Amino acid sequence: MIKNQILNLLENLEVPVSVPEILSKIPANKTTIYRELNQFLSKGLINEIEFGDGKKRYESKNRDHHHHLVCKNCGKVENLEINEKVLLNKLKKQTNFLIENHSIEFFGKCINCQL
Amino acid sequence: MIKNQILNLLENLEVPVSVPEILSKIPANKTTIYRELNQFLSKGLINEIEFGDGKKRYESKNRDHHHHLVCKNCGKVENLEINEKVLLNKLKKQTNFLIENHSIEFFGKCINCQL
DNA sequence: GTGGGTGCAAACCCTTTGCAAGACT
DNA sequence: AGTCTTGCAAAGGGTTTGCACCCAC
Repeated sequence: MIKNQILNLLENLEVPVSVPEILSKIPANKTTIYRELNQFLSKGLINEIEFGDGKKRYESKNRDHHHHLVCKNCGKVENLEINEKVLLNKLKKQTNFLIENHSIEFFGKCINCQL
Repeated sequence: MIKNQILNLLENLEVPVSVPEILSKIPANKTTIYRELNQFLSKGLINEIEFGDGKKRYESKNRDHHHHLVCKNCGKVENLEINEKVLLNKLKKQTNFLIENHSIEFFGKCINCQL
C-alpha cells in the first residue's frame, strides 16, 4: 500500500521532502502522492512547510519537532533544535490568536558555501 | 514608472502581498511585476516570504521588521513584533551557519475564527 | 542607434480535479 | 453491488523566459 510507503519514507528521512522528491523515490502516480499527503495532513500525521522555492515540503510528526537552516546557495537543509516554549507561552498571553502551528526557519549560507 | 508604483505600494501596505494582489492594484503586466520584484530582491530592498498557500509574498524592508500571525481559516494576516535578537545571537554562536534571513510565522485561528 | 522600460505569448513546474479501472468484501 | 485504492489525462495557477516594441538620450 502506497500510503505506508510514503509514511515510512517521511519517517526515515532527516529533512522535509517535496512531492517531486517523493516521486523520485516511490514509483507511484502524482495524484496518489498528493492525495495521501492531504489525508495525512488532515489526520495530523505530518507537517507541511515551505522553504521559499515554491514547493511544499512534508515531514513526519513522529520525528522530533525542529526547525531548519536552509542554505540559499546549495539548498542543503540542516535540522536545528531551538526551545521555543518560552516564546510560545509569551505569545499566548500577548495575543488573542490561537496558535496551532508555527514555522521558524533561517536562511543563509551553510559552512561549505561561505567560501 | 512602474518600479516606483510597486515600491510605494509595498511601503504603504501593512502586510506582505502576493503578485496576484499587486496585479489587482497596479495595471501592469505580470512579467513587469515579477521582473521588478526580483530586482528589488537582489538589491535587498524587499523581503520575500511564504505563508503556505503556494504564493510568495513581498514586503518592503523600509517597514519595521516583524513576523506574522496567519489565520488558516480566513487568511487574515496580523503583524507581530517579537524580539528575536537573543535567539539570533545564540544561533550565531551555536552553529556554523551564516544567517542572512529568517522567517518566523505562526499559523492558527484569529480571534474572529475561533467561534 | 543604443539602451532602458514595458508588454505579449508561450512555456514551465507544482498542484488539483474529474473520471475510470481494478481489487477486494 | 459497493467501497477502497490507484492511475491517467487535463486543467489550474503562480512563475519564468524569449522576443519585440517603444520611447528617450
